[in-house]
Amino acid sequence: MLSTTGLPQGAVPKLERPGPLRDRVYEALLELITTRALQPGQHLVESELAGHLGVSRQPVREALQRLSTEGWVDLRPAQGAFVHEPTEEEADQLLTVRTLLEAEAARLAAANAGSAAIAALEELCAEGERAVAADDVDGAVATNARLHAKIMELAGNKVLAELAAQVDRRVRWYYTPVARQRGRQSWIEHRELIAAIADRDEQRAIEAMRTHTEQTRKMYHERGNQPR
Amino acid sequence: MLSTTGLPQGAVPKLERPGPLRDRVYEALLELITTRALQPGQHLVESELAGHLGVSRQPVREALQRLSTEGWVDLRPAQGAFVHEPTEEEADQLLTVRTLLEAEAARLAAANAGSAAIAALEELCAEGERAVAADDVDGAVATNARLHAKIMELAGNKVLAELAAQVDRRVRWYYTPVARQRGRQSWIEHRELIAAIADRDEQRAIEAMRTHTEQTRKMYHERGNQPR
DNA sequence: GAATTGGCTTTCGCCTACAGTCTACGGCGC
DNA sequence: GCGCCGTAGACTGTAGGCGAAAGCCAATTC
Repeated sequence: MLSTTGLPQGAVPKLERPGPLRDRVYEALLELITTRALQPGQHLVESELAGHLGVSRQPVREALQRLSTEGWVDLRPAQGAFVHEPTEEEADQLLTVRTLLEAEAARLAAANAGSAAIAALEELCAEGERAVAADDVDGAVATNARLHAKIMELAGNKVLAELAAQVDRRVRWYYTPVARQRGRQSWIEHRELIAAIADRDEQRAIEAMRTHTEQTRKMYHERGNQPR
Repeated sequence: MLSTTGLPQGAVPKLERPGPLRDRVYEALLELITTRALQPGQHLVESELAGHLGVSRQPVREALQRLSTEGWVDLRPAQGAFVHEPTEEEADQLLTVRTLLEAEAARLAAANAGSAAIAALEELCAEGERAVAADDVDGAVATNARLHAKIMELAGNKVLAELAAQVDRRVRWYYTPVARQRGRQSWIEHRELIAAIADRDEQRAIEAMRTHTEQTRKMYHERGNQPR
């Protein structure tokens, strides 16, 4: 259906609206936490954050609530919000869950993927390999995220995707030091994973994704890196 | 370390404090939603709820936020909160995820369980069977929840437990009509599951839990019950 | 007669203000 | 000198209020 105005459908910039303030506060705080600007264990005072961001306490409170349910901060009653302190045990458990979710996604992707989708995956993989070759660490990490997201999209399970997205971000937070060093090997494993999906081999896809994430866990423990 | 007061550690009633109001509002709303007192798609007006519960709008807002992140209500910007409307597709995906999480829990439980824990499981199972025999549907459902919770506890993965708890509650909401009719068969499957855990047979535990949850899915589709 | 536009009502989003509670520090007694 | 109590400060929890956006209905115009 065409609009009667004759305006092209997609070209209108949709009048970018600032969106709810609480969401922007949420994103800002999440950024501050993931970048370690707010350190684990730190006490987050509502009025401070509010003043610093130039808003009232209310949006800050709502953002903190949401961060709390997603495990980024701990909300002690009548005492306030504290940036969550990851323990070694928790990091391990989180990685276990991630392995589980991603493996299932890989299986579903292998079951559903069309040829166009596989081509897209291979393109992403090539892009990542190029980034690694050029020593573009940030680019490689970003492409990695996009690849995993694409696989999750192919799985076609929104509930799974939502859970995995949450888990993934926290895993990235815990393991950033490791992830940055793991570039090259990681993309070799990606190749195998994509090959399995292309062959519609569900079991092999599961195995590939498992070894891929398990590899990360091993790396983490070998380096003896304290997550705190 | 003993307390210097000489009081036994757990016996002190901890001076029951009402706890944050938002949490109680959250629980109240969750109760209203799960019991269908608030129907799917219904528009939840903050001031109405606040008046009805005898509190201000703020705690209601915070409770709605939390309900939103957990998928119980949809929060449309500048328009308010609406009770989430489950679609058939979503119910199916949710059940897939639940199967995944519970199966992993069963595997971990089989790997970790001590003899005392197994005895506890069998006691719960017996309790459930008694409830079924007495046609105590509510008791059977409650015991069912406790059994699954116990297995999750034995798995010893808190992250997994948290995710599973969320998914579980929503599954129960979608499938309550089915669950109430599935009592007897369900507890037969539980027996097999516990036997597998008792034998420390991880693979068999996974399979038992899978067929258990998959059975629920089949039941659901056979009855052609629209989740809406 | 149908589409549009203007105003009106409802409800949300955010801010400000007050009361309750926890923590920390200083004075007092032992 | 050491430990306890009291008080003050700070922060959170809750309430109420104002501005603004979205939706609805009716009047108007083509």
